[in-house]
Amino acid sequence: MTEAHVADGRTRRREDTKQRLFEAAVELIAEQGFSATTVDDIALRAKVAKGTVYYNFASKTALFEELLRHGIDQLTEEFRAAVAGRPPREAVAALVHAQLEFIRRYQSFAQLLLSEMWRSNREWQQTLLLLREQAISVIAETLQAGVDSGDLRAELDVRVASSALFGVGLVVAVDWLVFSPERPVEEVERGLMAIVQRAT
Amino acid sequence: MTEAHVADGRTRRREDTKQRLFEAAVELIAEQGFSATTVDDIALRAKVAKGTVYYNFASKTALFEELLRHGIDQLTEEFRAAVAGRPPREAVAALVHAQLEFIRRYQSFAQLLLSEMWRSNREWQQTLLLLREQAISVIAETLQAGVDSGDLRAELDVRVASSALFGVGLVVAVDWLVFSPERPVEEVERGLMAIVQRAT
Amino acid sequence: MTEAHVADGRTRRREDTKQRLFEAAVELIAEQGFSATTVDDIALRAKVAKGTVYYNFASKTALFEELLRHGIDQLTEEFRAAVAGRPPREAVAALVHAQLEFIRRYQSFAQLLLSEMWRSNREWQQTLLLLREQAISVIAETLQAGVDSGDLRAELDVRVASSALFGVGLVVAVDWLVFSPERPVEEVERGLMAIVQRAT
Amino acid sequence: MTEAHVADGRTRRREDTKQRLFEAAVELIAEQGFSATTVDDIALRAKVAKGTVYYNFASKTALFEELLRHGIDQLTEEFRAAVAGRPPREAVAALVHAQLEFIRRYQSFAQLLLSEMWRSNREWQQTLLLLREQAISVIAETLQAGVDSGDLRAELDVRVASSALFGVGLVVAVDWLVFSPERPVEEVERGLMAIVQRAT
DNA sequence: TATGAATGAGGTTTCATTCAT
DNA sequence: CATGAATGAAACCTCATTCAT
Repeated sequence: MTEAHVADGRTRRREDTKQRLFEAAVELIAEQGFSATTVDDIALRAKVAKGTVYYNFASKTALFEELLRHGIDQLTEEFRAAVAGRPPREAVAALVHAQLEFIRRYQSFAQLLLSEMWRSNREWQQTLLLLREQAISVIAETLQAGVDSGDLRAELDVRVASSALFGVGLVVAVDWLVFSPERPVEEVERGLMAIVQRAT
Repeated sequence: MTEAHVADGRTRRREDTKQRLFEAAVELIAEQGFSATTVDDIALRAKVAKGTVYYNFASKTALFEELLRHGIDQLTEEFRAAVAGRPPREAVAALVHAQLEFIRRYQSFAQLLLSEMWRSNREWQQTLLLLREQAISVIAETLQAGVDSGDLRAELDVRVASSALFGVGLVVAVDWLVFSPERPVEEVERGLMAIVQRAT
Repeated sequence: MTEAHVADGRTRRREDTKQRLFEAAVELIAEQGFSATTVDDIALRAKVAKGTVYYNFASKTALFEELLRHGIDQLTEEFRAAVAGRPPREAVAALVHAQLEFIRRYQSFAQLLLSEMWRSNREWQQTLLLLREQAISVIAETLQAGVDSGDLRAELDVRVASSALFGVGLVVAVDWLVFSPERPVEEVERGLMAIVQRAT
Repeated sequence: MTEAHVADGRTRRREDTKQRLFEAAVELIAEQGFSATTVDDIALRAKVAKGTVYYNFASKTALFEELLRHGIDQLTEEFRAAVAGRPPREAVAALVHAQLEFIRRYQSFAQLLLSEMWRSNREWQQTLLLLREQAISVIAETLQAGVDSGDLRAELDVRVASSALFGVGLVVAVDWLVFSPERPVEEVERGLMAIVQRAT
C-alpha cells in the first residue's frame, strides 16, 4: 500500500494541496480577516474536505503563520535580489520597484499585511514582528550603506525611516490596487519615488 | 407624558452607557480586530452587563458601524475646522497637523481604521466606503482649491492624491505610535510634511 | 398625592390598562403561541411601557393564566345562559349556537385554546385542565339531563361525548374562520348541528 | 473519489442521526410547543451533541419544517393507499380509518399538528399551508369522485367538507388519546364514522 | 400609576478540532 | 493521503424580570 516508488507522487500531491490551501486562505483572510475566515471557508475554496486542512496543518493559526512566513520570506528574497550590487540611491529605487511589483502580484497578501501589521495582542504578533524585522532589515541595511557612503543625509534615522518607507509603500500600493486600479503602475511608482527621495 | 427632567436624566444615562461601550469597543477592536473581540469582552471592559450592549445596539456589527461613523464624523469635523479660512498650502499643512493630532488622541480608532479600510467583503464595507469618502472629500476640496488658485501643481490628480495622503498620514502616524512612540511629534510632523509637500 | 377622590379614576384607568394588555396578549398568543410572544411585543401592541405589564401582572405566565380564566369564565357563563330553562335537545342546539357565537367574537381566544388544550407538560396545564372541566361540565350536565329524560340515547358516554363535542365545535368554528371566513354562519351552524345530532 | 461503500456507510450513519433527531423533536414539540423546546432538549433526548443538530439541519426552524414535511408526506401516502381502488363511500370510511391509525401511531405528530395548523404568523405557516393542502387534497378528490358518481350529496361543498373532516378527525382522535385512552379504537372509529356519514 | 434602562440566565448558532473510515 | 460526521466550548443574541425614577 505504501510502496516506495509512489512516495514522490504523494509528496507532490501533498505540496499541491498545501499550495491550494495557502491560496485559498490568503484570499479569504485578505477579504475578511483571520478570525472571520473559517476553516470550512478555506476548505471549500481550496476544494478539499475540511479534514484535509488538519491533515496538512496543525491548526488554523499554524496555517496562518506558515502563510506569513512564506510570504515574507519571498518578499525579503525579492528585496535582496533588488539591492544586490547596486549603489545606494539606485538600490533604494530598486526596493520601491520590487515592493510595488510584489504587492501587485500578491495583492491579497499585501492587504492582509496591512491589516495585521499595526495591531497588537494577537497570537502570532511575535512571529509577525520577527518577520517584519526580517523584511525591513534589508531596507535598513540599504539606507545605512547610503548614509555611510554619504549618498544619503547623515541625520537620517535609519530605523525609523525603514519602517516608514515600508509602511508608506504598502498603503500607497494597496490603496492604488483597491481604489484606482486603472492607474498605470509607472505613475504610482513615480509618485512613490518622489516621496521616498524627499524623505531620504 | 413623562416629565421633561426625567426623560433628560434617562437620556443622559443612556448616552453615558453608549459612550462607555464605544470606548471599550474601540480599544479592544484596535488590539484584536472585530471578529476576535467578543461582546463579553466589551461589556466587561465597559463595566456593564452583556444585555446592556444589546439594549443599546442592535448587534455587534451595528455597534461597530456606529463607532466608525462616530469616529469619522469627528475626524471630518476636525479636518473642516483645520482648513477653514486658510490659504491652500497652509490649509494642507493644517490638515496634516490635524490628522496627526487626531490619531494621537484616538490611537485605537486609527489602528482600527488602518486594519479595516483596505479590506473587501466585510459587512460594513459599504458604510466604511461612504465614511472614507466623507473624510477624504475635505482633503480633496482643499487640494482642488489649491490647484484652481495655482498654488499647487496643475497636473495633480486630486482624487488619487487625497486618497494617498490620507493613507500615508495614517500609516506614518500609527507606525510611529506603535513602533517608536518615543519620537517627538514635531519630528514626525516634519517628516510627514516633507512627503506631502513633495507630493503636491 | 394619593387623594381619595381620584381612587376611582385610577382604578378605572388601571382596569383599562389590564384590558388593553389582555387584548394585546390574546391576539399575539393566538398568532404565535405563548413562548414566542414576548412581553415587549405585548407592551408594544397595548401601547404601554414594558414595566407596566409587570405593574399589572405578577409575571408573563400569570397574565396568561388570568387570560385563560377570564376567557373560559365568559364562555362558561354564555353556555349556562344558553341552556337555562331549555328542554334537552333544544339546549344542545343552544350550546352549539353559543359556542359558535363566542368563537366568532373571540376568535383569537379560540385559536389559542385550540393550540393549548391538547398539549401536555406546560406550566399552566393544571389551570387549563380545571378550566376546561368547568366549561365542559355545562355540556355534560345538559347531555346527562337528556339521557335521564330519555331524550338522548341511553348508551351515550356523557363524559366522552361532551369532550368530543367541545373539541369538534372548536375546530370546525376555527377552521371556518381561518380558512373560509366568507361562508355564512348559518351554514356552519347547520353543519355542526347535523354532526351533533347524529352523535347524540 | 471515495469508495462507494464508505459513502454508503456515512450516508446511513447520517440518516440514522437525522431520524433520531426527528423522533426526539416531535415528542418534545408535541409536549411543550416549538418555542418552548430547546435545541439542548432535542440533542439530549436524541443522545447526540448539540452541534450535531446543526450539522444536520440549518436551524431549529429548518428541523421543524423538515419534520412537518416528513410527517405529512407519510400521512398523505397512507391516505392515498387507503382510497386506492375503492368505491366512494368505502373510500371515505377507509380515509377515516387511515387517519385514526396514523394518529394512533404518531400521536406526538398529531398533537403538534393540532397545535400549529390553525395559527397564523409563524415562520413556517406557508410551508404548513402547502402541506395541509397536500393531505387534504386526497380527501377532496375522494369526496369529489363521490359527488360525481352520485354516491354523495350533490350540494356538498367539497373544499369546506374536506377541511372540516380533516380537522374533526384530528381533534376527536387526539382528544381520545389524551383524555380517554382507555376507550377502544373501534368505538372511536364508529363515532367518527357516524359524524362523517352524516356530514357527507 | 407608570416608565424604560439595565440585568443575567439561558437560548440559538458557529466553528476549530477530533476521529473512525 | 484524504474524508466528513460528530463534538462541545464558546460565540452571539433574546427576553423575563427588576428597580430607580
